[in-house]
Amino acid sequence: MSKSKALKEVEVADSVFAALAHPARRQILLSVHYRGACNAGEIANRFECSWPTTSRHLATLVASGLLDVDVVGRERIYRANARCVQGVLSKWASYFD
Amino acid sequence: MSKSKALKEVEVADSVFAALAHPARRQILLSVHYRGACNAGEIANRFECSWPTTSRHLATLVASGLLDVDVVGRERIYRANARCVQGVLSKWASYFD
DNA sequence: TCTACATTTAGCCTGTCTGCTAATCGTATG
DNA sequence: CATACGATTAGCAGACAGGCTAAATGTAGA
Repeated sequence: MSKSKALKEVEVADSVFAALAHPARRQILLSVHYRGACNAGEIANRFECSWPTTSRHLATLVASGLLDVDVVGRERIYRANARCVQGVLSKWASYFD
Repeated sequence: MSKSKALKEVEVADSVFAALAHPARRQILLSVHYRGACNAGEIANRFECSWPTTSRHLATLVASGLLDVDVVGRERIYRANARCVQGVLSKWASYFD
């Protein structure tokens, strides 16, 4: 028995809003989006917190679907998933029309 | 010296996303929006958690600007601030166009 | 294979968040 | 004025999140 669509949406909203709750993660997400694609090092170097901390933020963003990762050799290329961000945020915005 | 507009926006986004991070608060916000206006009792009675806990969630939502409150006698009437929700969410959605 | 490099995982500590119950505050009303 | 009622505040315990350093993983290249 598969989950209902509505239930899945609730779960997605849950993890997306949780991921967006932290300012560093919002900043990372925006930054990756505007640069198009970044490896973890490029991201980590431009943030103040330590590399492992940034790495965990990245993992959170990936888990919520807001970032996609490609593993290329020993690098990981991150890309923003614009569809995911918009799917959740514009749906929620539309509730308040 | 007043804060720049951009700085204020960052702070608003900060508290709005923090407020939306909790499922109960999102549920309260939606519920208040669809009912139009509610006092705290109506809200608290329809949620599983205790009244004080709901009360704190309400305070968080008010502090972030997502809910407005009117004090009428010994009741507090809550209303969703649709403009605030949309202001933050649709701006963020638009970053990913 | 040995070394260097990109990145994550493990482990720990600290602080914040959330839930509860009990107590308090302020307003309405008999 | 006394009492009831709507709602918040205080205070506490447990869970969770986020920061760090140190260790581990896995790939590239000499």
